[in-house]
Amino acid sequence: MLDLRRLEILRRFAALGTITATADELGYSPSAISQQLATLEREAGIALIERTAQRASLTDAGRELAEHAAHILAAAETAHSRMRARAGTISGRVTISCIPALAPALAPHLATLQRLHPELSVVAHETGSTAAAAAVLDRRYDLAVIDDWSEHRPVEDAGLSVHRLRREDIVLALPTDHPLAEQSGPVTAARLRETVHHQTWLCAPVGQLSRAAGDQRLAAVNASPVRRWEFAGLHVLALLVATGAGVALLPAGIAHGQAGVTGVRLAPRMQRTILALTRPTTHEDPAIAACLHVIREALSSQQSTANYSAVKPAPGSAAS
Amino acid sequence: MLDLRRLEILRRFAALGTITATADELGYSPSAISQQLATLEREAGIALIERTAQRASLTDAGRELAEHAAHILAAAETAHSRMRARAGTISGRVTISCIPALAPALAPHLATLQRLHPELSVVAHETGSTAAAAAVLDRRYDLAVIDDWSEHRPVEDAGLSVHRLRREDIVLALPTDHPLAEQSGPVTAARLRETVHHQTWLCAPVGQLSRAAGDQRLAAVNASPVRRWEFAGLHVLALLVATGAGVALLPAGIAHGQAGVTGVRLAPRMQRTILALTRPTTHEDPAIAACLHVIREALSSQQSTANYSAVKPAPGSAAS
DNA sequence: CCAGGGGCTTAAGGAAAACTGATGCTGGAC
DNA sequence: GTCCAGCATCAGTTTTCCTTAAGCCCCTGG
Repeated sequence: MLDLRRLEILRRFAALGTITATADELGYSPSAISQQLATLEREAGIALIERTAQRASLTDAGRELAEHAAHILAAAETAHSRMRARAGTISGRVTISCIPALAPALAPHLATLQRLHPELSVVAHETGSTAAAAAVLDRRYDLAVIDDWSEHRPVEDAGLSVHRLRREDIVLALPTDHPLAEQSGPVTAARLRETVHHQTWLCAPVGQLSRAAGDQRLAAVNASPVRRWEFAGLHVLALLVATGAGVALLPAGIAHGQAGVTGVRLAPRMQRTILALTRPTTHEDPAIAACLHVIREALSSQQSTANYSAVKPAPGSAAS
Repeated sequence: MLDLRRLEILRRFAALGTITATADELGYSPSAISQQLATLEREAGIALIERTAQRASLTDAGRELAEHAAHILAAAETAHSRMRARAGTISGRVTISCIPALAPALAPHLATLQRLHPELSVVAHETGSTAAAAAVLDRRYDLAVIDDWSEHRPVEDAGLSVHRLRREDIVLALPTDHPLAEQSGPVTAARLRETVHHQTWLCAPVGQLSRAAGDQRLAAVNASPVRRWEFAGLHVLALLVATGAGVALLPAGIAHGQAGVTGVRLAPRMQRTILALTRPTTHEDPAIAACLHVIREALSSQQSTANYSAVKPAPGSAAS
């Protein structure tokens, strides 16, 4: 009979490609992984791994078994979740991935949850949105909070449950004392093009979703920045705007939370969506449901500032 | 993580109802089963078993987990079969259930198969048709050869693969020297009714499929036996017919194989179907496929005598 | 050409898990 | 009241699993 633990090991190995990496990720020695995979091959009765002294790689049979393993493990996870749902206890370990920009907002609420349920252990990492979906599917995280800057509705990731948490306006972030911030009305295409020609354009590095969305908007209005600075981290960009280094497209909540920055709504409107991803198999797990609930609460408590769209806020209104 | 072995134990326990019986069937001590179930409860985080000192019974959660276990184990079995199919080796243990009447015909062929493949171990038991389906579903057998006496097509058993092996005529078995055996033409309703009134009616005990089918036929022609003897085993019935103890409805092959017995076709025709049952999840297992193939061959090599429908065979023709 | 290192396996020993047999408990049957 | 079936628990042994250590292979860099 095939063993679930070994199938899990096979899956990780299939994803990572080397025994050493698998061992690291699962917290075992490479020797243990090697032995377990060898045992699995004996159980399966067929070679699963091509063993060149250099690198171990999956055979066709191994690849197929890894796919079967996904189904088997999913069925087992469903059963386990159902049992946990019946028990109703919020306990165990929940691994969460969060985009860096939201981690500070979430951390205290998750800490509170953990304090309420001593049996619960929440492990949160910061990961970018692009890698998070695969990581959840791969069971490396139970829950991922990501953002989606695309205009259209977020695509349902194959095999993942998508929970919409909130939708945030993207604003043009300007220094508060900047003359453009004084003008009334939203930032039209012409105004954005003009701004880009006179100001340093601050944006995230290539590969970030916010960068792609910003580039797309600039291309749409036929604007190309004369000077462009790249920085990682939306909060850092907001800080740079405040110091007068330039202007940037930022989520309203972030622009607004930074003293010295004024966010001006765009026309046409631009938004990002904050999503949570879970595996459908863990839906019923009360621990994960509790985490998701807390995250939803945490994000909606910021709702008042998030969808901020006043053209000229009073300077102190962010604190309200 | 839930353990497959423990889930299997849970399933067996769910089917059998007592820890002792489960232990017997799986070849462990009751203590081991008790401990494994306790461990499973710890893993599941919820009570699965109601423990009265008297008898252990499943809780609702236990029942549900047992159902999930069926799915998980089926997925695992599918994967295992696929691996075995890839390996292509005919090996391992295959458990077969067979109705008693066919066991002699099958045994030598299965023995030959086993001789050809020393790694293969075939374990065959004799079981009635009614219990076999459940036993296959329950993974107590991998393959079951059963007969179906109902007039209509055999119903697809939920979750089982049905393989039609052959269809046999049912004949009225008479002593060869009996005056009725001399008459030409099939046994019509009137003739059957008359026969039943003058002869001792030999049939299987209540509960057997052949008994139900025979009773149904008698009811259809409005006949009720004046004297009825019940014996288990179709071959025994044939032998009794030969000794002049009475008449019986028997498969043509069995009636025909018994010296001193003449089988006369019925009108309307009456038939039984020989079927094999497997789990769909083990379809691709070459060992099981090989067994099924051998069984099919074994039964079709008797085909010439099976569908025997001559009204008055020459006495020696059965030996040809 | 040889040293170094990454990746994997094998061997040996110790830790953890699992099974057995014995013992004790409970509640119904005789 | 005694017996018995069924189950849990405990102690001890066997099996499984993991780690450390050593070795092999092949590539790379000096």
